Amino acid sequence: MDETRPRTNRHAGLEPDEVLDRALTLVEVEGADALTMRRLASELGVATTSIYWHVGNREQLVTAMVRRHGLRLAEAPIVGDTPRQRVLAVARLIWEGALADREVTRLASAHGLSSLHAQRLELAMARELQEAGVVGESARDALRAITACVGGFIIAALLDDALPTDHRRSSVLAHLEDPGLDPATHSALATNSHLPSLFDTTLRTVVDSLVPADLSANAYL
Amino acid sequence: MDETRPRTNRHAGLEPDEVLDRALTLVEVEGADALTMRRLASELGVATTSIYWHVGNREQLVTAMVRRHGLRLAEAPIVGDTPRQRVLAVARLIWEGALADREVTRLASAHGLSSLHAQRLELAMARELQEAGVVGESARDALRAITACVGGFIIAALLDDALPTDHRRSSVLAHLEDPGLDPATHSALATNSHLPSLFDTTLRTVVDSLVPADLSANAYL
DNA sequence: ACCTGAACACCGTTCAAGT
DNA sequence: ACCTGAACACCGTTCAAGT
Repeated sequence: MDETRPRTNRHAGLEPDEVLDRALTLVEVEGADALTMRRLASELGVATTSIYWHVGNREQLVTAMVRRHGLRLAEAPIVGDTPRQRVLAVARLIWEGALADREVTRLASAHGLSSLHAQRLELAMARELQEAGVVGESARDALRAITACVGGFIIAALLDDALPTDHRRSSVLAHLEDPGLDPATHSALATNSHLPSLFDTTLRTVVDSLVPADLSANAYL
Repeated sequence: MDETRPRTNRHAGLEPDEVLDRALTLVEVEGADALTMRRLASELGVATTSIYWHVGNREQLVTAMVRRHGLRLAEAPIVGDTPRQRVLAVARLIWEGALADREVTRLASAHGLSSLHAQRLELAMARELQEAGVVGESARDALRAITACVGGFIIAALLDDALPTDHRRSSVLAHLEDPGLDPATHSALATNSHLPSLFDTTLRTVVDSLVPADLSANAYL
């Protein structure tokens, strides 16, 4: 009986969390561009201007959405036997989490909030780096380098599925006239790399170059 | 006498290239957000709708701008003694070119045109990879991995100067409560990495893992 | 062929006004 | 304290009309 309260004048029951959740599902379902103050308001059955009272303007809304989504991402468990493996595992969590809800990631990226989006997972990575003996400025730089590469692969993946199949990113290059380019290379450029495995090998290389191999594993035996 | 033609009715002398150049300098000087059909038109001393006749709608305008700017970037010479060094040199050219005109890069990124922006330099990298003996799918994957990392560093650099000094990206992490985080790491997170040198070491690692060391240099002696 | 102004359908945001 | 409608200042885009 009370599952549908009138949602009219005088306390429509608009809690900020409800606004954020509806906004997030709206973005995930209909894309980042669908997020409009008017559209979100109609989704909530409320006047457009009510949103301003509860969550502020559009920038504040998006910031709160990204922070909230980032908290969910950090709930995943970090698996791995050595600190080095767990650093790589956190990198994979950022990558997989970003691609699982691409539209939210796209929204965060468009507003320069990618670092806020991955904030908690980056903190987790900092802890794993510490476990591996990487602290201070080395930890800061390692974190920065790893997350930069992860972010680059994420936007590469987002670009791939944004374009229609006939002129994907790869073929942008393939359509160029080639002065002496190997035909095998030229035809390969018309196809897409398998990004997940490319991500894995590349980030393992980067992580391995920044994080020392696990010594304590033997030290305790 | 004829240096300032009336620029009125009946052929105002609007050539597409002029439109693109004005649009590019507008973006570089006043930022990507300043690029508006109305604003650009007033900059050209022309009605807003004239732009549509010459360069099409906004998306076509931006695409042409990015392509044009990308051509300029590819004019820089590629220096280096070995193919491996030249691959890294091209990566540096993409990085430096993107940061030299950050607002254009931001515009390209916002419209998913980063790959178009770096198109010619990526083709140059493909040639250097071929010189190093990397062809076919290996070349495609190497190109993809390298440009992904380069792109990640670029957006990281763009984020850094977008934020005011008091809450830069780094301190986003530093402001978190730290459950057992090393104090040296915590305070280091409040400072910024030196991105150019971090870019250099990281990309050298990635390139070295994908491009075999130069053998022909000795082979010819 | 080229350029214009008016008009349309959107935005985000403010604010006085209601209860 | 919470919610509303009207209004403002912007957008991109279309199109009939001019020369």
